[in-house]
Amino acid sequence: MADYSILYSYFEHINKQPLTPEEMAEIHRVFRKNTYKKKTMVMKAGEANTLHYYIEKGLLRMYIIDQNGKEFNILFARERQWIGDLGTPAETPYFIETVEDSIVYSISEENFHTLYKRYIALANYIRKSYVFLQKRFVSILSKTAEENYEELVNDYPGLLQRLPQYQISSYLGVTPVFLSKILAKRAKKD
Amino acid sequence: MADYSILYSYFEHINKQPLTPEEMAEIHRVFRKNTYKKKTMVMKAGEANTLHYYIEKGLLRMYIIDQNGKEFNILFARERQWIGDLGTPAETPYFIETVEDSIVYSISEENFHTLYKRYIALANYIRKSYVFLQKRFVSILSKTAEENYEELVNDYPGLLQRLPQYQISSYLGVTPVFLSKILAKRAKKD
DNA sequence: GAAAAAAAATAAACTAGTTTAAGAAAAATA
DNA sequence: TATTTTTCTTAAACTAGTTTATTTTTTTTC
Repeated sequence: MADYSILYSYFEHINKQPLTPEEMAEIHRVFRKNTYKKKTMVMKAGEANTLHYYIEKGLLRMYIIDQNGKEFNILFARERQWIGDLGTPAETPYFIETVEDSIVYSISEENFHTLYKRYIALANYIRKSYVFLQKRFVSILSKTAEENYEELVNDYPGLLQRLPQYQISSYLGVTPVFLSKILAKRAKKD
Repeated sequence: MADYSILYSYFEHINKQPLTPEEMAEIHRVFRKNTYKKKTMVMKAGEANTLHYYIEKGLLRMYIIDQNGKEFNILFARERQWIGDLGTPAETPYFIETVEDSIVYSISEENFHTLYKRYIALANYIRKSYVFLQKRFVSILSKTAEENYEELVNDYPGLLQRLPQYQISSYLGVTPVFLSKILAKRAKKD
């Protein structure tokens, strides 16, 4: 039987106390554990009733494809983070794909909603996500791509090393060519 | 005594049933009603423990001033909408100012948190805000200013009429000069 | 470990959006 | 209603970032 201990420990963490056997059983029942190879599509634009994903291991990205076929990374999520379209159950415009081989737990919106009535701290994940997105939004709106790249390097040096450059440029909202230019300029300085 | 009926009707709406007298009393106790003249600053960057605001009448904007002193509008909120920094109680980087004469109810984070344990639907305001911001983020990231302006016109024609043009340009993340150019181009087409 | 495929770098011509400045129009105030 | 202040427009020179194309480097696969 699959090992759910990472998931239990997350709930114990947000719950701030050990789980009862019944709570464990419920969690085991409402989440499904899956393993995906690198570059596997986990969620697809156009789907409704999409799932929420909690990551045990690996790295995933959520992205959108615009009217010109260009991809924009909305979010990266790694170990012990959530990823999913909070707009569910409405039809999602986003894709989610693994960047590395990954192990994730998935849960339906219905069950997720039930859980966050019980674990109010879970509602905090949404709030934290909002604050994070708002900060990023302001950065994209008000700063140059070069400044945004510096911010990434400072805040998430470990994450950058796990991503190909063109995925980073897509997260910054610039072309790979332009990011390459920024890096060349940076390299000269040192 | 101040009239809180608009606020009560909001809670009845999210609660999906009439409020008890006790609930009304609690709401009356935790919210404070205020009237502000146009262009009054309601929240200031640098403050901690900022409040959440529910608007009965008028129009407010939340904005940030970047390192070059330039303003960027993050959010407009009007009748029957919330505005505030969800990052509270941390020190806020944002300002909130009235765009029109306004009547607002304010509530502390502590009381707000208590309420959203009771009215789970209130947590939904945060979630909806997230979905809204994500959509806007994608637009700013992937579309031209002209396309973003068209989107605004389609989605919020009434709101635009209540805002000076330079406030709209700041919301779109472009200079007033550039928005004026877009409008001139648009006017020619018709 | 050679071959193929994917990712990154470089260059040149281009475009969306900025900056500065000056004048025109609209709104607020005396 | 005249005056002052605020907002909007227009224009010209500029810059951040794009596009397309070619080459080099790195990674994957057989």
